[in-house]
Amino acid sequence: MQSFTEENYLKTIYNLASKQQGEVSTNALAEMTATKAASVTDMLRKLADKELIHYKKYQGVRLTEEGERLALQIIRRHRLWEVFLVQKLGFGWDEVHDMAEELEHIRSEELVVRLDTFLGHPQFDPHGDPIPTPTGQMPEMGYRKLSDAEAGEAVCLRAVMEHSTEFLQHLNHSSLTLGSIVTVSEINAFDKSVLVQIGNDRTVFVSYEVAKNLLVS
Amino acid sequence: MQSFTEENYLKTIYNLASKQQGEVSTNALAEMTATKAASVTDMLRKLADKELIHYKKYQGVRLTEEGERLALQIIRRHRLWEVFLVQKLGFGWDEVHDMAEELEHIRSEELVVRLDTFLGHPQFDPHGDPIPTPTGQMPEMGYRKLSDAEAGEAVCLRAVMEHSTEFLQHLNHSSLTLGSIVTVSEINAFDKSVLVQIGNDRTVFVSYEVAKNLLVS
DNA sequence: CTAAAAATTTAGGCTGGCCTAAATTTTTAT
DNA sequence: ATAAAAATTTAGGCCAGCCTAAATTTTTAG
Ligand SMILES: [Mn+2]
Ligand SMILES: [Mn+2]
Ligand SMILES: [Mn+2]
Ligand SMILES: [Mn+2]
Repeated sequence: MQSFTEENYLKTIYNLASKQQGEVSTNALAEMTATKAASVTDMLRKLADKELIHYKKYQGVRLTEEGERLALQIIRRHRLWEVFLVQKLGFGWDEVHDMAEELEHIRSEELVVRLDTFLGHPQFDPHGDPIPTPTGQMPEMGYRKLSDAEAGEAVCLRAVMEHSTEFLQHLNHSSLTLGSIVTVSEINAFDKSVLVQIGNDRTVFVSYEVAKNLLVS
Repeated sequence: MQSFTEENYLKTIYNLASKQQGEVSTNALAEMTATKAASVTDMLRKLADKELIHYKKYQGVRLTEEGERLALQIIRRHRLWEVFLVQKLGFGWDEVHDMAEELEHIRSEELVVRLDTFLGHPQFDPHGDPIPTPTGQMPEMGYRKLSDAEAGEAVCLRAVMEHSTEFLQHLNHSSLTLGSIVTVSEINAFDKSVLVQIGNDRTVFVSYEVAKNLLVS
């Protein structure tokens, strides 16, 4: 049985590892968990003792199979709860992260099974992230960044890579909604910002910073 | 902001206080929280420092207004989550206590408001316990125990005073369902057990131990 | 190849929540 | 009224998870 803290570390290691290759560093973990490197080292020793990570001093860290299984389980719960909060309780996608951060730790297998059924076995969370399967597979989506699209292309907005309230509210404001199809009408050669056409009349300005954090297919 | 542990103590103090009069004792708290008296004393000092309880050494403990407000807030959350688990996820009333014990600590006012709306502003939890109002009033029900009913009376089963899985499953087994109307057909003079008629044909034996824990009106 | 910089770990310490054993206060029984 | 019993508190200590400061290892730059 893991504590909240251990579960959060596993999830964070998973997320950092999936954004790079090779080992995850102590400092990166310290930044993500808003703690100090010394505290991370303490925790890494504990997780290594429990064989949830591979850890050699000074060499960074990698999840074991069991560690990855657990991490995916937490991520599954997190995303299912986010779907619940948005679809059933009517929260905005910019409001649900912190609640899901707590709900993901509720200890009951059966609860997750029933929640999943209640929600109709959703494939994606409100941010477009795929929900890991009950058996612990993370679906690979193969999306591209909007910033990599070319002028003239029509793409579908699929997911966000940044989950901050500010970013999500900015998207709300710009009518950039997941699932909608947009056409790249112009790419500014100087600042790489993008003009996209939504529907027939509406044209929206998307800065490079924003376009880099929007996944499309 | 209170920790899980502090919230659990407040709730426990409230529950014990409502089953008696006067101050709640250290030993009673130790038993309910499955800790030792010395640990309770530690926590009482902390809660007293936060002015959530009135506490004089050796004299037992009583909630302050603020402490009671908080306790009722936790109880409200607990009972709303139990309704969710039973009505929406289809859990049995004997399965939900431990999950609600964790869910009650999720920190979000808005979550409780929306959950309440989603559930249709329920008045009672699956065990027949009234749900405190958003403003912190605990509805007074004025039920009697089935063991206090007299032969010939027809009463409605309203709530249980005991929440153990064993007790609730025993009621399931005996077809003693909240909301149903039963007629007391016979009270055994020797062991105070009760025979009740459910509907037209079915007669059920109810031991005194069970009848004492069934509330009726 | 070496010295400085950066990253990481170790040492030692703190708080919350728990424990046992011992001391103290209150209650109960004679 | 007093002594024994029961209840409670105090003393001292443990573990999880965090911290700062100091030591160590690895990386980078000249
Ligand atoms: Mn979390
Ligand atoms: Mn999400
Ligand atoms: Mn609880
Ligand atoms: Mn209940």
